[in-house]
Amino acid sequence: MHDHAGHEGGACGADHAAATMARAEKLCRDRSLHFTKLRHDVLQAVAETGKPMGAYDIAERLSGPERRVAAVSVYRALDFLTENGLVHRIASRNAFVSCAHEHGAGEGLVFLICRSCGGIDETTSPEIEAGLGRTLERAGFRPASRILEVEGECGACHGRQGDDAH
Amino acid sequence: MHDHAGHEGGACGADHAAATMARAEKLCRDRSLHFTKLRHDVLQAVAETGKPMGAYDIAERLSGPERRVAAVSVYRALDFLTENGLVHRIASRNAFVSCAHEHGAGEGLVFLICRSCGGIDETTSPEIEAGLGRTLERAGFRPASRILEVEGECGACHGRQGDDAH
DNA sequence: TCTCCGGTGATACACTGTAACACCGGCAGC
DNA sequence: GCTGCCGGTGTTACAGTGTATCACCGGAGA
Repeated sequence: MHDHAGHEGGACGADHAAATMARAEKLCRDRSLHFTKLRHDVLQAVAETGKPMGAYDIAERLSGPERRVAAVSVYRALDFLTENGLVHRIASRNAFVSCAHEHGAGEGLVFLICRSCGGIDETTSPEIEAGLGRTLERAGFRPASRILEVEGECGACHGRQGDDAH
Repeated sequence: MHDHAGHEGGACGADHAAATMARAEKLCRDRSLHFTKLRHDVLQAVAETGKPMGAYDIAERLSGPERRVAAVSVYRALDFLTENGLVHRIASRNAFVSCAHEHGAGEGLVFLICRSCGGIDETTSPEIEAGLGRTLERAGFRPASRILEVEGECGACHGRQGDDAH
């Protein structure tokens, strides 16, 4: 269902970043979109980090002695990237994560946010989709978009430290 | 499944507010919590409005020539109210809505946010719960909390104005 | 009475996000 | 080539969101 690297915190980050950048370049070429330097850099920063980043985190990371990137520019780049499905916004964190795979427009995405490592995994579930569809129909509600974010502990983290966490 | 007043925008607001306040008073009595004037007023403001309110909206509404309520006080009251399930936070809006009914702790809540009237309905669905449970288990993820918010058009709105909305 | 403690008031500050305007560079069309 | 348009970026300003910190107050209990 989801074929990317899972919780990114670790060494898989480079692969994920490479895959993300490759997909972005292809996607922009196919749609004749401008994959400018700023948009490239913003996406790369998020992809390399692998964890949710705030716009100001990104701005700070891209800024240096010779270049200053203002948060407002980052927001514009993020708008572009989210519109094209290259990054996702995590509403519960006011943060953004990169995305290496394709999904059909509103096709039900589930974000799994790990409290321990701060990593985010992303998955889909036809079961949830179906259940949600029926629930909305019962309520007479016509959906346009949705967010589903789960916070907890990822498999790697509770496998690693077991029950001594508390 | 959900027995309260549905999308609140209209005349049902008063009922909803009354029910909410009654539940809050009982709950605080039962748990020996301090249902102070500020907490009462904040809850009442949210319940009467029936739409999602930002903390600053609430502060403004409670403030007048003789009383000034700072946003920071509102946040503290909101913390108290959310911890006790009297209001819910809508992550996608950075806003809060009141809640007139009981739910078991993390028992799957779904928020239906109407783009037209701005009202919020709240429902639950065992189907979604079950599907989500299986999905999380497959992913090896141990959930602690979750949010599920759907934005779209409520039954009343698309019933009323049909297709001439665009 | 004194102390402790939770709730509140108040100030300050950091973070998040948008509006408005100027500039710049590429790309028609002439 | 020149001109005008237009999208992307830089910059400033500002509104909204949320937290940290300290002071004060009033009730409960020693």
